[in-house]
Amino acid sequence: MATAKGKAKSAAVAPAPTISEEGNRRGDIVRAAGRLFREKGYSATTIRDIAGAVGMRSGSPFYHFKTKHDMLLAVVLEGIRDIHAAVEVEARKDSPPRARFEAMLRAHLRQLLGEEGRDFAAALLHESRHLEAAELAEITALKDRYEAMWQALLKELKKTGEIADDSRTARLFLMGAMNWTVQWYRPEGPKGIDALAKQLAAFVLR
Amino acid sequence: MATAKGKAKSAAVAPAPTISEEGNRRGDIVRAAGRLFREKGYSATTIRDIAGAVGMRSGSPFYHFKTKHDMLLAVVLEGIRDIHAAVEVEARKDSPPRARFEAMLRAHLRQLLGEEGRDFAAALLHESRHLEAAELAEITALKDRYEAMWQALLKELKKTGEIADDSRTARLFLMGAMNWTVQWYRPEGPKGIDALAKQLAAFVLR
DNA sequence: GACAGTCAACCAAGCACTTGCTTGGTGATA
DNA sequence: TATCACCAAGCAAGTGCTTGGTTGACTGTC
Repeated sequence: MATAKGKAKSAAVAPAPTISEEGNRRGDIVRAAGRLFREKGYSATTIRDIAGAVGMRSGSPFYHFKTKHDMLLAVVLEGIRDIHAAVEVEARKDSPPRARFEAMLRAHLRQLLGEEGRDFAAALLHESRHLEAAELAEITALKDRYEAMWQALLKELKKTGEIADDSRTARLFLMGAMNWTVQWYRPEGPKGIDALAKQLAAFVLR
Repeated sequence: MATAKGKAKSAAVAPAPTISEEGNRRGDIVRAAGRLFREKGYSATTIRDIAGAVGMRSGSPFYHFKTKHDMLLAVVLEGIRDIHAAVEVEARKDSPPRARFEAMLRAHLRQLLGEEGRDFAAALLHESRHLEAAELAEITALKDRYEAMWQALLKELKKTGEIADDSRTARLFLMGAMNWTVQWYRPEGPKGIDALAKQLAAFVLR
């Protein structure tokens, strides 16, 4: 028989492997799924699309994943983990708040817009609603931990007087300005990601 | 025979009726489709869902629309037209720039988050990609006209010194902060829409 | 005011196709 | 010889959409 491998099940409780840790073909599937989910959306992407993108037949991905749904979960988890890791590196440095803020913006935007992470990030932002309640709760928890980092920094920026409002709502405005770039940013355009981060920092701070 | 009525075709060139102008059942379908598209997404919504929501059998909506695709177009067009109309009213007044800015924010957010327009707005923001190139070009043109109103106001605000950056990118940051509210705003929460508009104005202006 | 005719707005049934997923089997590798 | 990673084939359910027919409200005519 050939159902999904044992190690792949119960992703909601197990630590669940990051892409770099897991077998190559499984990682290929997650990457292809991520790209297709971003381009066409989860529901409009078929198993045959994903299988074709990695040179498999339509039944074969189910050796690695129990359901299409599990693929989405893997993609979304990869998305939140990558962003968190990238931004946390900058948040831990003890440079002055404003410099740290800019560095965090850079890291976040690179994940959103750069070739490496944008597929996972887009799925995280736009396709999470197709997850079920339990899974959604899991990634919501991760998201909360992530956004707490930003909240902490806003508090610091308020102390130094570089921002007027450090409320939850203000943080969500900031997240919106950042995450919305996915809708309009074009890498072939004139402005680079780092310049964008700088401009956003200037837009928000005073 | 019973294919889509003559008056319903070639929506890309004709003025296409607003919801309030058209027959009640057609309007019912557009409203139901809008709600379902927001809740489940375009691809995950079936004709049977839409038909069921208005008390029809699965084949009957095709008396009013040639394709499911055309329903999406109707929903998205309704979305951009409503927002444009609501905000334009405020933009035309000749109150001082800051007051006009706040009023426009209010109008935009009411469309996004209020019961009346949120279904259409959500479809506009999230499901437009499922349109074909020609239709997308049409709504992009409308969107450009809409955003030009904001750009003009930013220019005014720059002159009075109430904003530092009136570039296209700055406008897109603002749009992001606004449009992202769809992802997190809960009407049952403590904060009202008008208070939100006020806070956003304070966040962006100095 | 009775009555045939018209037409908008549906329904019942189903067709061709696509969907996620399953099953038994197979070649390569250890 | 056992396991991994896949394929070939297909199944049941669901998909958008079509077709011919029905119903009830309205119309003009005598």
